[in-house]
Amino acid sequence: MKDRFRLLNDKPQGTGPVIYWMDRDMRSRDNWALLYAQEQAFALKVPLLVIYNILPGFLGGTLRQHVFKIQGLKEVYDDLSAHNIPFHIVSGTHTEKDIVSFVTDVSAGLIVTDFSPLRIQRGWKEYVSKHVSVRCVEVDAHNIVPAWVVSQKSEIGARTLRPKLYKLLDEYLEAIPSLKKHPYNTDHKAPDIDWVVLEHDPHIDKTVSEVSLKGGMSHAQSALKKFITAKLSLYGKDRNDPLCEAQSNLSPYLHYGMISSARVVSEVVEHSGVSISKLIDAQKNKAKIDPKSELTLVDSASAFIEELVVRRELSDNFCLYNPQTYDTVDCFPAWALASLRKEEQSPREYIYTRAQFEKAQTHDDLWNACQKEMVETGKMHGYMRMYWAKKILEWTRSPEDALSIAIYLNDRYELDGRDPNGYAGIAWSIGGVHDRAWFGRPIFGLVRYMARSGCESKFDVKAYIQKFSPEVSLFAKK
DNA sequence: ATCGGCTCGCGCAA
DNA sequence: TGCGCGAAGCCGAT
Repeated sequence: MKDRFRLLNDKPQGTGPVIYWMDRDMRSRDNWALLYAQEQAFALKVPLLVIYNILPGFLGGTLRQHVFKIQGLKEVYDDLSAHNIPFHIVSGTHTEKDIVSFVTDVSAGLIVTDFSPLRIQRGWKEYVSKHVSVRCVEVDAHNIVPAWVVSQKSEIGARTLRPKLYKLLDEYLEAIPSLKKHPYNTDHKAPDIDWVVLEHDPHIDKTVSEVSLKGGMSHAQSALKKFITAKLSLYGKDRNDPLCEAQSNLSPYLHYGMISSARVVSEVVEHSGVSISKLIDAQKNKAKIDPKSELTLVDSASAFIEELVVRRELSDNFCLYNPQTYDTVDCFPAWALASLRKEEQSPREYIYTRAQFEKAQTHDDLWNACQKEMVETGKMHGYMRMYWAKKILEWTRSPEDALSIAIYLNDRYELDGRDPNGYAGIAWSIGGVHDRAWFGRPIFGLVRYMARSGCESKFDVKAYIQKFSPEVSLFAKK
């Protein structure tokens, strides 16, 4: 097993049970943190317990994210029970303290957790590793190559991360073992959980309604199957057309770790019929391919791997090495921020408040359609996310206002909100992060501009607007 | 429909 | 030191 862990403290290992503190990766299959914890428990011949703390309203999350998460946790609970691994789900407002009291109560000998580059989670982990008396280990169960292994600095863009990642990818894409039925019993049985009560937690913000997409490992797996059999071959050609069903729709599942990106990669590789290194080469040689030539399945698979792996892992790199600034304008490259500052006095044709954006009340029916897609479905098409965020910059007084409005809306309405991908994507759109400088223009400075006319030439804007324009109630009934 | 210019800075070759 | 080129573009000329 390739090393994917690092120590969070230098305390000794105890003799009690091994605890996997599940946080970012809510799955029992293909989870390297859980597998590492079980491997350690086998070596020590001790029980293995899993704990998850539900923090209601985490970073602006609402009912839709909560319900999606509970659906996923239920499946994990059942699967872990079948493997004789008790899953303790607690609900509390001080995650770090709740975890410390749990591990103290069960006299844990070793704590294993999964990795997240986000500030709040890193703070919890620092607190826990300080306040317990035993060893704490962090495993990157989310990225294929652990974020701290692939690079030790904030990368300038995909082009600098890509070669580092590709050098290690093959090695880290080893076959993932199955979870075993755990042979060591514990007195700390999993408590019975009333899922209905949990779902109806009174602390959850119910002003944003549930969506139809269902959470959990099996729904994630069906979304993957559907993508591979019905959409993958179109991905190369149609992925930027919000009317074509060419996207994977996996990002909510990937965000919650309900599916492992390594699993997605291996199934895509298998279906494409060529090796991962061939897919990487196809991407590297993309420029040499005649753009007029028919895009093959291999080209599609290659483009998908680029987005699934390179850009996702770049987002983790971005948050990991800009922990204090990834959601502020201070993470913008100097050339971009300086040019945005110069443009702060240029007149804005439209200025909207956060509430106007939230209610999809701009003059631009294309922008309003993007907003409605997100509010109604919990998911905005990837291409439209760029247009959406860039227009918020265009129609607010300052980059600060734009950034905070975009992050607020993203975290509140997207099922995959509060993810490094969201912060990186918004910083790319508004602040030129991971992008190059472009021809200067009012408001945007050197940050890449996007125009509605560009959308008009790429897809059927009218049809997209139509799809989300019927006057459906945007907000849950009180 | 297609092309070139716009703009900055990193990584690498020389 | 110089050169190539980049996370998804725009615009005007042809």
